[in-house]
Amino acid sequence: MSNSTPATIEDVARIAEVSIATVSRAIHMPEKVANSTRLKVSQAIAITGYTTNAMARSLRLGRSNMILVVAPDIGDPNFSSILVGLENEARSHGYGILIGHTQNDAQRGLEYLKFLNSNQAAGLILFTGILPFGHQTMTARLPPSVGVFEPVFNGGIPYVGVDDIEGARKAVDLLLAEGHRKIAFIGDSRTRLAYTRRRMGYEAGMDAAGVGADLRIVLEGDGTIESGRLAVEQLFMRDTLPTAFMCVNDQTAIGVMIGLGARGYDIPRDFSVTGFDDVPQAAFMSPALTTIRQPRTLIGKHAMALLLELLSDGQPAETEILLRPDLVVRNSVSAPSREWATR
Amino acid sequence: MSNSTPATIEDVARIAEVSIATVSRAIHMPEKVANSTRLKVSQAIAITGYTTNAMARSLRLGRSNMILVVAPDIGDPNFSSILVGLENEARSHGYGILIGHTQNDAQRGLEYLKFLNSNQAAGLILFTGILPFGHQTMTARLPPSVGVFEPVFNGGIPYVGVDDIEGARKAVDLLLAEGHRKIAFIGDSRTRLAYTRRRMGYEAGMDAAGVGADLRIVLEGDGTIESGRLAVEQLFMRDTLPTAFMCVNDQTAIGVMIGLGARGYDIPRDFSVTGFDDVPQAAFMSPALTTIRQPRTLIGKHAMALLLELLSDGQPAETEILLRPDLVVRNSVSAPSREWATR
DNA sequence: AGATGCTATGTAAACCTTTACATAGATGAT
DNA sequence: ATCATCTATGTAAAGGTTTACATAGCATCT
Repeated sequence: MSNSTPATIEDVARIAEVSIATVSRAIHMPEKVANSTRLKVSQAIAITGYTTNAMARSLRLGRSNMILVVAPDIGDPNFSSILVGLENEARSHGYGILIGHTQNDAQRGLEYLKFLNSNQAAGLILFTGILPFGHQTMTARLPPSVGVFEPVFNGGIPYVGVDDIEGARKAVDLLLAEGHRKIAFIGDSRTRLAYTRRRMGYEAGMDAAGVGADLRIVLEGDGTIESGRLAVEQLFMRDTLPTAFMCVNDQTAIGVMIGLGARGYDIPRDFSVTGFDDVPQAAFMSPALTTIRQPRTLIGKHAMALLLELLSDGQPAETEILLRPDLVVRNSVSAPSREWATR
Repeated sequence: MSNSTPATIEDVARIAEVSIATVSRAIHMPEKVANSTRLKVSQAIAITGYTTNAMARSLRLGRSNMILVVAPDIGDPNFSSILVGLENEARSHGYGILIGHTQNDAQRGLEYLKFLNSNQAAGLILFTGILPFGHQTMTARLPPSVGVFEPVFNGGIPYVGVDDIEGARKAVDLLLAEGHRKIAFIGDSRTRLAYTRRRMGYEAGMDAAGVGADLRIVLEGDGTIESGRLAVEQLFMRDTLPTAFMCVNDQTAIGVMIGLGARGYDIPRDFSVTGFDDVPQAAFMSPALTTIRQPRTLIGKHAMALLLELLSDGQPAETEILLRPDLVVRNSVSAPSREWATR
């Protein structure tokens, strides 16, 4: 029963007194085998504790039941809940997920490419906005792939994310509704396309409210806590200060709050701050950060579902799935204080 | 070159004008093949872009180059940095990592067992303190395994973690040095063995300082933010309050800080609080949480290294590796205020 | 009764490797 | 010159599956 070596399809066939072909059919195409036979087979499977050897199956079929997930950084606070969604969906369809991170290192990217070439993964989920395979990308034979968060720059790959423009719009609109006009956008146009879209949302909101270019301040950061802190420093060197900071992501917002705190200002009394992403930390800042939530687990689920569909149909039903971002109001936003407002 | 179907060892053999056996040998036992032949083979490999088909290799060898990592919850803030360590170490030895989470669901545990039975993983990393395979655990054929954070309850499996007793000791000692005597320990003796050890560190520290049992308060929680909050409520129902809260982990500490904050108290003026783990959030609390750091990436690295050793040697060099936990002093601890101290 | 078609099952090849065993050639010892 | 060794390579089997093709039994139709 629980022998030292696992049961093979031959063991099952012997006990059920049929051929191995019939066993295989009983498992994968039950309608093709007689009821009585099917019964004998399932009994034999129960007796032996047989499980299909995945390696043999993959070898024969020419593809595995593993999905490779590549992210630039597994430690990213956005990563783990996405993973939950991906994993659940994959598992329930008989797939496993395999994770890798590139740390923006081309060498590692290449290793994953080799990995794919050796047939170890049937599909690919990409977190980065780019295919991380360097100059070999063009000639690479890639399995069906889908991107998460943003379109993949150099490959015609469907993706699942959030409507960044709409999300950013919700943040500006809140700020505008509170009475802010001079709103600084602390952005990052280099690392991720999604960030550029968020800026578009900011501009659109300002346009719609009739706020002129003279009241807009846009600073480029790189999406890190440190860059948020730095942005504050830069702003204090200029002669005009905003009454609110709209940040491209929560990390930046946290940096801004730290920078403002270090100068002795109170949020939201002196300045309002918004983020984007709703990382777990956001709720525990003091004050708790008002931000835009990305439904991460759901994104993961949809991304995997789309990939699985691709795997069976070959054709993507849709080329992008945009989920709705939600405004989550906490305590980092209030009306501008008189002092600043009259400046 | 970048054909539709990947090159096999036969393609390489044909181009190099040798047999497939020689190609295989040139790759895996280069010293067994003549220099001239080796050269021809590597040229042929370069031309074809050949990569060994991992499925075929695993099938022939009877084991894969994948390591299964099972955690109760991927979303755990402790998880991702461990993953980084695991992944880096595995990758550099030609292994990939496969992740799964059980969510404490026995059904899912069984799925992973089937997974292992189908030979898809050469080794197993366990985050839970238990083997998550229900009643089948006893009879299960398990591959070489190692635990992370704490010993695996029902299997003689080596593990890598932090010295929890020593870590907890550092926390109490800090509190004692600041002058606290009445220190409450908010613990959790149910979910993880590591937590029980932390309590042992607390008791040992109190013993060493000669603080009697009448000044010790121990409350049982379950390691969540909510349970920390609840502990505070309970304590306020009693007639005596501690001057400091030593919490079994950061989540609990965060809960305690929230509870105390809600009642209008200031930390660390009115109460001191310590955590354990140093989750990313801890640094951004207000006040920033004084806690005990687990070197997570390092733990991951060591755990994987140990597993890889097991995989090649068969015998574990050591049965447990305990890393040193570090005290990280931030702003949630100070001397007890006069008011409470004289109580 | 013979032809036809359908259903359920079996036989054997293929997927790509690794490696035990065989072989051939070269070297060295007697 | 014969034999033993050694080195470099080739041949073929094995690993566990899936599936095209073959076959056998049976029912249906003319």
